[in-house]
Order: sequence, then structure tokens, then C-alpha cells
Amino acid sequence: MGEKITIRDVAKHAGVSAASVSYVLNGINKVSDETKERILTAVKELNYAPNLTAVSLSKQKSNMIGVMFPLTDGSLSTIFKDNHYYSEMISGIEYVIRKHGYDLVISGASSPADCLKWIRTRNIDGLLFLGAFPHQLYEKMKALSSPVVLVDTYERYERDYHHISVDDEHGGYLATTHLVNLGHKEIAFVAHHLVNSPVDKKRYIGYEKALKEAGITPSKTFVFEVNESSFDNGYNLGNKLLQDHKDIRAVFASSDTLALGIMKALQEKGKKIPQDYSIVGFDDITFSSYASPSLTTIRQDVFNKGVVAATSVIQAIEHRFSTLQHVKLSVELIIRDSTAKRG
Amino acid sequence: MGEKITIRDVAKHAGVSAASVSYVLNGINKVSDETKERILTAVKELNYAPNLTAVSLSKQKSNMIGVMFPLTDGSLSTIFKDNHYYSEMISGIEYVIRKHGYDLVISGASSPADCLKWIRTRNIDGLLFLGAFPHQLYEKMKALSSPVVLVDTYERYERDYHHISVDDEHGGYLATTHLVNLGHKEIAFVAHHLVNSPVDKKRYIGYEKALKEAGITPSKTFVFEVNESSFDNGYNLGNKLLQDHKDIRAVFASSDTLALGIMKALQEKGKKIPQDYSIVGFDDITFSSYASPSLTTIRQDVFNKGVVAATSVIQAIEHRFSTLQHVKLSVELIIRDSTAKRG
DNA sequence: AGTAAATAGTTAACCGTTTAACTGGAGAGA
DNA sequence: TCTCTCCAGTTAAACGGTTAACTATTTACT
Repeated sequence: MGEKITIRDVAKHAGVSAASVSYVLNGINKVSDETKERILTAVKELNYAPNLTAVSLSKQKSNMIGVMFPLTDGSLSTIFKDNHYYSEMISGIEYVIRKHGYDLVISGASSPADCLKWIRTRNIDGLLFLGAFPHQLYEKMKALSSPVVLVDTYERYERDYHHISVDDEHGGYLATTHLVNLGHKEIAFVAHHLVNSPVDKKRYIGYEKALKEAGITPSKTFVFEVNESSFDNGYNLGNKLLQDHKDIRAVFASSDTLALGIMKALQEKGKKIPQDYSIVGFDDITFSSYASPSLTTIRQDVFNKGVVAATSVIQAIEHRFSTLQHVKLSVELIIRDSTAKRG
Repeated sequence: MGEKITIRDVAKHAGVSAASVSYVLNGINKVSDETKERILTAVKELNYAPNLTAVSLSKQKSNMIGVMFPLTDGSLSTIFKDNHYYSEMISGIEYVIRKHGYDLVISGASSPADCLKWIRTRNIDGLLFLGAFPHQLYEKMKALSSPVVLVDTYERYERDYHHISVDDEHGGYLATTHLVNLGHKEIAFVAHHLVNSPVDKKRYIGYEKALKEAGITPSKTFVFEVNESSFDNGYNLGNKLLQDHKDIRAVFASSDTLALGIMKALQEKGKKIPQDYSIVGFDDITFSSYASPSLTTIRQDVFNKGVVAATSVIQAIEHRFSTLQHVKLSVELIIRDSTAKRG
């Protein structure tokens, strides 16, 4: 069983040259039907499968697609922390990639140079960038010959790369309008970072637009940023709101994780939700429907986002289109029990 | 920039043969110091990095480590569903693997044959099995020359493979003893599957042991299985408990996800936790401390589990003949607000 | 019949490394 | 001086495929 059988073994067994075997296996019509038959049975009998490393070297194509995450502190943990989001997206990506005969390689981006080198040396056919990276990385990556698909990233790079996102701005608009329609005027916006997180920026724009439409002047004092989108940061921010911002009566948080953390803090201090505070999140993670009260949120289909991103990169690899793809998936307002008419 | 520079370009630039460059780059002491110097500057000047595909083919080692997931319905989604567990573990694995210069390839296991073929054709150096697979897969994998490390799997295969787990039995014991000490006697055990999920089986054994120690006879009517460890299944089971099993006053669920789903159902029907029901989970996912009430649970360090598993596989790869490793990591009882003295 | 084209195959170069085996020269020991 | 070993390199054969270019038949068309 430990035997390594090569294409030459198959060739010998079928009484032909290695080339003929290769032609048959690659579906190149250059071999008579009888010979093809003979070769295929030899393949079966010897249980042969081509060595993909050799194929890669020869074809100059690895059939591997890389998924890059930004590395904040050495491990992916910060990225994945509290975040069903990325695993769900990877599920979608893996699903498509496997169907097309590619393999999925996961890597954290260290320095831009290392990243570039990695792609070159591994012969990675295509790349998915998940999250926001240092700007110089985007600049350097332009030199790459393999296609790169960005998921959720800076607008300024969308003209250089394929790009998949959801309609974050509309999501922000929907969430805020919902609160406005419930009679709220003092609506806080809580996000990771308005500059470093492009997604948050767009959601903020939607928030701002909704306020203006309702004749409310957006105020900087209602906007809050946190280090990282985590429960803990939400919790801490919730306590801060209670102390320093008693005027606020509604919160739109840029992620369900943050929203749930905020909710926990408010509840612990005896506040009733939605009677005292209305809260809207973003993402619709599973927890959101199981929290008490269940969380009103903006739903995005993350699995599908992964599917679309992977499909794009494969299409780009196989040159099924030459122009850059830009897909903006829709979002949906899910009204649950964390929001109510202003009392 | 698009230029592909090979080892021969470097050789030419330094006025030596390709072999010398290779020797220098591989740290083989066969080249004089001056020449080495010349070669290294040439490498720098041309910004050369060896083509890893060619290296793989030549060295018969890919420097890639595979992570396998069981595929239940075609995508990884079911696995990742509601499950921070696997992403956290991948973080740990990736962290170690990258440090050692390996790459991480993720794949869902389709048929055992395909799986075997994949490892052979891709030249995967080592494998991590995450979760429980069909039995025939384990049997077939024994033929593999690359080391395989199992994480959380059937006891019967632990003598054939490296194996990393947490002390599930002790976890089950701790959880149940905690409930017993609070005066509970009617303690339900809820899990995914006592046979197909080896982890659940061990937790059950701990549960049983704790009951027996307390002089309580374990009863089959107190044991419940669900399709998949998800919120929804927990929720449905919670409702079932309310309808059909009014005697039950405490629940030990084999995952926090299940526990939280059960809790939601009970609360919706007006039950108070922990006054009416005491609930203990397993895993300590982030949301557990943010639920209302916060969930008493058994904590395991999943990131570390990934670290240990990855370290094991790398050690096995690099010292071919070391003995099988079996690591059982400890667990910890975290007492929060979902458990109380029986009223 | 004579030429052109299609068919069915083979040969060998190539992808970019590694590494065993070889080479020529210098230094050491007899 | 003659061998023997080291040293610092080079050469060329792998690794396991792919594929352009070539060959030898057969078929088709004037």
C-alpha cells in the first residue's frame, strides 16, 4: 500500500507512453477509444492518482486558493473572537472551492513582503482577503498576477480588486430609520472604528443619512468607538453610557456582539429593554434570537457571502470574465424584542 | 516585477552553480564563506525566494498540514454552526503551524477513499482530525505514512493515533457533582449523541459516576439526545422537558449552545432560572457569561487544545519514530448564576 | 496515383528544486 | 615524490507530471 505509483507505472501497465496517460487523464482527445479504455482500467487497477505537486509545478498552477486574515496580535484569535462570522464565511468558501477542485489554504498576513512572497512561492492561484489590512498591503498586492477578491474592505481599493460586501450603508440606514420611526431621537452609534473599519464607516453613513432625513442633526457625542468588536467591549461601553450619557435612549451597534454586551451592562444596572432602551445590532448571529430580549438586528447572509466571494475568485482564475467584479449583497431588518416605541 | 526568478538566475548572478545556491539556502556547509556571501547578496538583490512547489516535489515534503472536518451535509456549515469552538481551535492550530513554517490546508472529508487520495496527491505532511468521522475512515487512515492527530474522538482509535482531548469524563463528573451538591436529584443529561459523539459518551460516564457516588440511580428517562448541538435543538428540547418531564429540576447539557437553547425555552414559558431549574453547560463559550442568567459551565481552553494538537503533529512529522502522544487537558467548573440550591 | 490532411501515438524538453556523485586542486603525511 | 584526504565546487539525475514537436499510418480528395 505504501507503494508510490506514478504515471509511468500506469503507462507501462497499459503498454503505452506516459504522455498518452496524461492526455487521457486530462481529457485531451488524442487517444483512440480502445487505448483510452486500456489506460483507464490500468488507472483503476493500480489505484493511480496524479501527484498534485508535480502537476502544480508542471502546469504552473497550484489549484490552491488562499484565505488571508489580518494578524493583529500574532494569532487569528482576535479575529475569530466571539465571531461566528468568519467561520460561517469559511464554510461558504470551502463549499464552493472544494466543488471546483481547489484546496483552501488559510493564513494570517504577517508583513506585506512575507505575504507577497508566500503567494509567489506557494503558487497560490487566487486570494481572498477577509477583513481590513494595512494600506501598504493593498498597494503591494496590485503587483500580483493572481486574482484577489476583497471581502468587506476600504472603498478606495475597490477599483483595483474584485470586491464582495453587503449593503452596509443601507443596513445602517434601515437600523436607524427603524429607531427613528419608533420615536427615538437620541440614538447612539457604536462601532469598532470609523476609520480603520471600512464596514463601520459605511454603516455610520447610513446612520447619519437616516438621522438627517428625519430632521435630526447627527452629533459626535452620540458616536462611540471600541478597540475590538467583542462582548467585553460592548459591556464596558454599556456601563459608560449609563454613567456619562443619560440622554441616550437608543443604541445602534455595528455588530450583534457589541449590542449584546451593551444590553448585558444595561440590564445588570436594572434597566429594562426595550422599555428604557431600544437596541439594534448588525449581523444576526444565532445568539441574537436567543438573548433575552431577543435582539432586533440587520441580517446578512454570511455563508452566501463566502459562496459569492469564492465563486468570484474561481471565475477570475479561470478567466471567465476579465472585468472586476463588484457584488453588494442585500441586508434585511429583523425586528425582535429589543426595540420598542419610545416611552 | 512579474519576473519569475529561479535559483539559476541567482546562480548566474553570483557566478556559481545552482547547486551551490541551494546548499547555502539549505544551510548545508559546503560552500566557502566568501562565495556564501556573494550568493546571499545575489539572493537579496534579486529578491529571490524558492518555489515551494518545486521544493515539495524534490524533497517529497509539502510543508502543509491538513485539517479535516467531517462533512455531514456537504458543507462545513453544520460543523461550525453556532460553534465558536472550531474557529477558536483553528486559531490555535494556525498559530503554531505558521511559526514552524507550515501552511494550513482545510478540507471537509468526503469519502474515505477521496480523503486518502487527497493526502497522497497533495503530499500532506500531517493531519489533524477535528471531530468524529465514519469508522471506516479511521481504519483506512492507518495505512497512511503521514502522522495523524485526532482531536476529541473515539476511544477505540486512540491506540492507533496521536490523540488530544480534554478530560470530558471529569467535566461531566464536576458538572453533575455540582448539581448534586446543590441538592438536586432529578438531573437530566442532554447531549448530541451518546454513541456517535465520543465526547458526549465520556461526559455521560462522568455524569453517571457522579450520580452513583451520590447514591442516585441513573435513569434512562433522564437522558436526552438531539440531532445536532445547536440552539434550536436545545430550545425544542427545553419545550419537550416542560411538557413531558415535569419531574426534572436540573439539566446538565453537553454544550453551552444546547444549554442556552434549553434555558431560552424554559424562560419563555415563565420558568425562573435558577429558582425553578438549575442548568450547567459545557465549553464556556463567550456568550455564556453574557446570557441572563449567566451560565454555569465546564470551561475548556480550546485555543490551547489547538496549540497542543498542532505541536504534536509537527513533532511527529519531524521526528518520524517518536511514540504516540496522548494528551488529556484539564477542565474547570465555572459557577455562575444558572445554578442554585434546590428550592 | 499522388498529395494533403487527419489520426494515434511517441519522444524529449521543461517546470524549479535537491542531492548523490563526481572533479580538480591544495595540504598533509609517509 | 607519491598517495590520501579535504575542500569547494560542479554536473546531472532525480522528483512526477505536461505538452510541443515529431513520426508513422491511414483516409480523403483531386
